[in-house]
Amino acid sequence: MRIGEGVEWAAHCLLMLDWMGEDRPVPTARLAAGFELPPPYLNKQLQALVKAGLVTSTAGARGGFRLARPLEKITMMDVVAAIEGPEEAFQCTEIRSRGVGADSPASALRRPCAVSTAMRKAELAWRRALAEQTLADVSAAVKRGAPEIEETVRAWYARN
Amino acid sequence: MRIGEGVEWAAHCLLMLDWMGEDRPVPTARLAAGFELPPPYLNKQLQALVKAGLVTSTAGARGGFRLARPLEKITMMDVVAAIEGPEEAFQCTEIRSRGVGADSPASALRRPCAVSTAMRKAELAWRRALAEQTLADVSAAVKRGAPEIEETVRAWYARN
DNA sequence: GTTACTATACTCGGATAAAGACTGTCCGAGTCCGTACGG
DNA sequence: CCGTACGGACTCGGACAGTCTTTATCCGAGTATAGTAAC
Repeated sequence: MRIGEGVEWAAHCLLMLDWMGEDRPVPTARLAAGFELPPPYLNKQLQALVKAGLVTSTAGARGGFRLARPLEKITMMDVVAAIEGPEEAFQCTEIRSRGVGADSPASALRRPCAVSTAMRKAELAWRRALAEQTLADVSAAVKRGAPEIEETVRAWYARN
Repeated sequence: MRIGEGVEWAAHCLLMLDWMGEDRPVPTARLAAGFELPPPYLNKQLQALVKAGLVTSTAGARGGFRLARPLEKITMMDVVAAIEGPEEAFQCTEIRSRGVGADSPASALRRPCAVSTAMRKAELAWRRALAEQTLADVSAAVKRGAPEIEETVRAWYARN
């Protein structure tokens, strides 16, 4: 049970796109430089964000990526779902119906698996907690500790 | 982000151990037969439960596994932690400190990463939901839909 | 009849391969910009 | 001077390897048991 690092990359990149405040689309190489990440692989993650509709891509010269909507309308759940996929982390394989379970009445097997239900309940709490936090909240938390973050970002990108 | 099927196996096996109600330890092969699972691999998972202190193992003839404590005192969190390990699912790699972050004041980097904090908050909700559910609760939920489960299990194992 | 010993068979435990997923990389299709040319 | 067509370069998008975790399997060390023999 491990969450891929792509989630971390995506969240930071989305914040960065907002802080940069550029009118032009930002190409992969530029974003990757900001975190010293391998550009081709970051591009792969950004494609997932495009498919999920979190960013829009522009092809051709002066192309790149742009936020599809303001940070207030992007939740952490959106980011995780975009990178990790929409399927549940716990997947019930119905082992209860094999072996001993073959002797159980069909009515019992028709009810959902209690173990699966318990796991899903916890996963729902996780998803809810993620959905309650927008990237705007995260951005605000960063600015609370480092109010000059936007200025720092823009100054860095002006030089690089 | 996928939870290994070992968690499902472990939860069902712990319930089964309780329902069987045998005085003698139950060997791997017997448990595996009840779910039609590969015995050697199930044994591996059971070893993890031993290390976590959820079951006790007895070597030698007539050996096997036994519940270390009643279901009331085993939470779903215990099961997940025993199989998947105690480390957090989301691990912050601090990419914020690379590239642009190198220009940030040290005081800003001393504060915890806001993205990491958001992810941890959700994961905490997940762990809390798991810890609130004991295996006794799960067992009760099963018996609500199939009150005869213990009898069915014992009858099956008497024949096999 | 009781007790101690020995051999046996059974069990767990960790070390050993195979498969799948994640991480990382590359090159081609498509698009936009800048330029040159013609009107 | 303005509009248009063309060349070029840049960007995204998907197809292609490497590495690590997870899944699956096996065999050896250790132990309780059952039988045996001695007392």
